Amino acid sequence: MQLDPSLYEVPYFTEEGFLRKKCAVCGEYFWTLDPQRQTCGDAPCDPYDFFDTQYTSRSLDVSAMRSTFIGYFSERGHKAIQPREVVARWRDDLYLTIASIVLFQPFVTSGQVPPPANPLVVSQPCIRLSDIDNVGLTAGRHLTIFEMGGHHAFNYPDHKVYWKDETVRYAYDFFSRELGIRRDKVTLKESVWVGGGNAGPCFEVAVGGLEIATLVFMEYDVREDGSWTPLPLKIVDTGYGIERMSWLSQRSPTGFHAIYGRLVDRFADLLGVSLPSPQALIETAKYSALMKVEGGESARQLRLKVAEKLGVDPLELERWMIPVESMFGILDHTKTLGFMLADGIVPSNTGEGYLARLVLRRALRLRRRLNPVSLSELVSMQLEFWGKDFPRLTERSKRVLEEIELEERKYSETVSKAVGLVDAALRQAAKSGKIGVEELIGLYDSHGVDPYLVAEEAKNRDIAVTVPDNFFTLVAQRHGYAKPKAQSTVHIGPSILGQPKTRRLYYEDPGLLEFDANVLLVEGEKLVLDQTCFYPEGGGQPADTGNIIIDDVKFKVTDVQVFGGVVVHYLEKDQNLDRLIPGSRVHGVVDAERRLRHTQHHDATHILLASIRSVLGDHVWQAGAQKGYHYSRLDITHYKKVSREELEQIEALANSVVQQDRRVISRFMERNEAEERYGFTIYQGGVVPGSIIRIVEVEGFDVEACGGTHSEHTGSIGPISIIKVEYPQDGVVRFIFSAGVSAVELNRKNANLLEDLSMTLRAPIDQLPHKIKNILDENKSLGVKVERLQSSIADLLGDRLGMLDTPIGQVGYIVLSGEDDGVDQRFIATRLANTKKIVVFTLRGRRVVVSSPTQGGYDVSKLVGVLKSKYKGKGGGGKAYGEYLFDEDTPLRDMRSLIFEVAREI
RNA sequence: GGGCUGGUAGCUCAGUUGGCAGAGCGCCCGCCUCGCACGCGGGAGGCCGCGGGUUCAAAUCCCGCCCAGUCCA
Repeated sequence: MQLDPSLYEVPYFTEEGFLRKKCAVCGEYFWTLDPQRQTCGDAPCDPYDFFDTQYTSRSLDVSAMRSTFIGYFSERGHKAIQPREVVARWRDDLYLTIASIVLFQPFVTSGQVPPPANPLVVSQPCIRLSDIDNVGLTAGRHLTIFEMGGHHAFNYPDHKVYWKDETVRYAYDFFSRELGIRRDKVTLKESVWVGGGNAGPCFEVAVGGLEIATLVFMEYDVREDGSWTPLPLKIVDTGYGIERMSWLSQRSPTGFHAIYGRLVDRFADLLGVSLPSPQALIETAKYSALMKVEGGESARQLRLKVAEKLGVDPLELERWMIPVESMFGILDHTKTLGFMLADGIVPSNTGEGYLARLVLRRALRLRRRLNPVSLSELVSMQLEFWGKDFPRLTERSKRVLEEIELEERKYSETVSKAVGLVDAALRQAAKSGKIGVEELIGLYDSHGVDPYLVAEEAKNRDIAVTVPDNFFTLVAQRHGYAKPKAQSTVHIGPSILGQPKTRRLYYEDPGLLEFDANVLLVEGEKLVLDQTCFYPEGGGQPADTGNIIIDDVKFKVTDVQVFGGVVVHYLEKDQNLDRLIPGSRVHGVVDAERRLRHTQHHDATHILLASIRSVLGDHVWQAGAQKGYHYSRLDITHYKKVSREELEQIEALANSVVQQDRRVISRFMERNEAEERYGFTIYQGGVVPGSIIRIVEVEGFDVEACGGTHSEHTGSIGPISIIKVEYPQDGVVRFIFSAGVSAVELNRKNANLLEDLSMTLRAPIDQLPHKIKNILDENKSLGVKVERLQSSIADLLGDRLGMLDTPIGQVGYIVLSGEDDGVDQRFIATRLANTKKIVVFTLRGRRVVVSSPTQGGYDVSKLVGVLKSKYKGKGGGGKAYGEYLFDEDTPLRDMRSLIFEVAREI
């Protein structure tokens, strides 16, 4: 995409005599002070030459580079703000913090909320997993975790801060003054940035072949039809690569050396990896910059070139490099994991937890051919190393390492299971000599078995397995494209959205349940008032119900929803709604019982969550909640099962908070102020829109952003009773609980149930478990006794067995008593057939059972077949056993003639 | 949230087109042996995940649920 060139022109370029050139390799335009320069400066157009040339005046590790960057901009009017967690909790469209601008989306960038400072500077740890397969191959250019140094300015129509010219000046000044890089060595390549519904021109800044920063100017809104319209709020969004700048300054053989310092040698030592010469690493780095390296074929080509340059055997080089690349990957992944888990991601099979598991399992796969050092030991070193700059890493390290150990154990269980599956597949394949692609896909998709692992194992047994290059595409194809869900989009017309925002009385006086209001609009069964006490569904709390009364006529309110601040009451349809016209005065009455229960459950949810966090740890986050009438549920993130002791502690703590009758304060606050004062833990319930948010505080215990209805004192919540815990998915614990009136009801119900049980079983409640165990034991021994008795009966009946000579030999027959006397007809027949070694018929009522001895018996299905052809009825059978049920109107015949007839037919 | 596997003896797993629930390891008893291990003989141990349905008959087929694993949003 080509933008208008004028979008890239700034006075600074003219003042300093910059030249706009077209790159001789990629054809992109770029700006430079060097008249000799023909290429844009970025790899692959320019090779890395910073190993040979000292561009910077000093060598800075990541920590020093970060503070240099922050220091430079804060000295120049930027307020330094604290970086956030790597989990983007304030976003519902993103799992991870992938850039510094993410901190300000969507409410600051959309103009709804002012930024915490303007301009500002931050160094934000970011995680991107899109290039994960390249990590380790490219000497540190690709990383899953990096710090983005960003200085941001937000230009409102009535308040300009600074724009392109100043941004470019800052860049050159920073590079030359702080880092000592000559201005003519820095190139700015023109490019276009698009993301998150916004777009704008940008400069990619390169030195020595390495791209070290991007200067983005967000000034367009991308419409759904693809067109760009200017934004009123223009944002300077810069991203300086702290690690890359550090690498450039240190001139180390790889970025990993620059980032991880002494950890490189310690990891190499522990993992049993011997590092090749710096020269080999540097050549690899240089070539990897010039080609697209994505593993497999391209990695081999890379080695071929490097081997040629160094004059060594390519295979030899490969033997050296593969472990080194794996180790680099592990260095990167263990840091990423440390941050992810410390910031509260719980490894799981869904959501962001799955991303953590992905990284962890890739690290374990990379470790496969190295020393089996426990991952937690490596992560522990990372936490210690980075804990100097990010204290939360060391504070949370105990829990993080426990999670890592747990995950590692889980993975090894999966792997050992997989080994069995692979074994079975290979045994199966031993006949055909190969394993099909379908088989491989099945193993991976259903059991997580790496296809390359299968291939390796198969090789040992001389079975051909070829993993197709597009394997993962095939897997994706198998899943098909998720059909967009037929979401029942409620159609709300402009007539409703055009109404003034409804005054919400339930916020002003939580105890108020009756009110008077004016009708603004009636549309079908939808009613809009100027003010209301009715709580519309939201925040996991169901809508209120009740009545709207005009004169003496009552209208039932069945549902309440809110659209853009306009509360819509849904009235029961089959009512004469003509009485309601705009302008009429109505009286509203909210169902008090329903509201009370929802309120108690909502209060209890907050208290329970804080109690859980207090008992289980601050990695616990709400993962969803639904309040109800009789009970509610609260999902939280946690990495293992909740023990009974923990459960008791949680419940006791929650109830003690109720006992203490603490104040519950609900109030509206500025978003920035609330975040500043309480931190991001207030967003337990998810994203809350707007610059003013409602804060619900259980005094001294819990603070959350919440729009629900709440009591004013915890004492009015009543008992909080955890009914049970479920595990809806890996890494998530669901608490089903009941509070207040509902809890009392529930306790009564349970007590009644136990009482009934106790009466039925005639045992005191505290002896019920013992009693039931006795019953089960007795039941079992009775079963054994019955079986013995049946055998005895069968043996006794054997004496009464009538015998026939038939073409198939001897056939026994016996007529059992007409009613079912508990003696199993089937058992008798089978037992007799096997003890007497003959075919045996039994008849009871309409049912005939025929059985032949297990060994050398006659195929009784033929006999049943004959019955079928002669008499109306249903039945069938196999070789040893058959059954036939006559129709009800079939006259009962004499047993002897029946069997004669059938047997003779054979 | 969706797809795919699986759930059978304490453990690892078989179980055919629906027709009497099995093997190996482990456990108990006995034999052999000075004793141990091995070997041999015998035995105990099962709501075939739960609940419906179809069928003369369900571990097996159908539906729903629960649990575990896994891949993908």
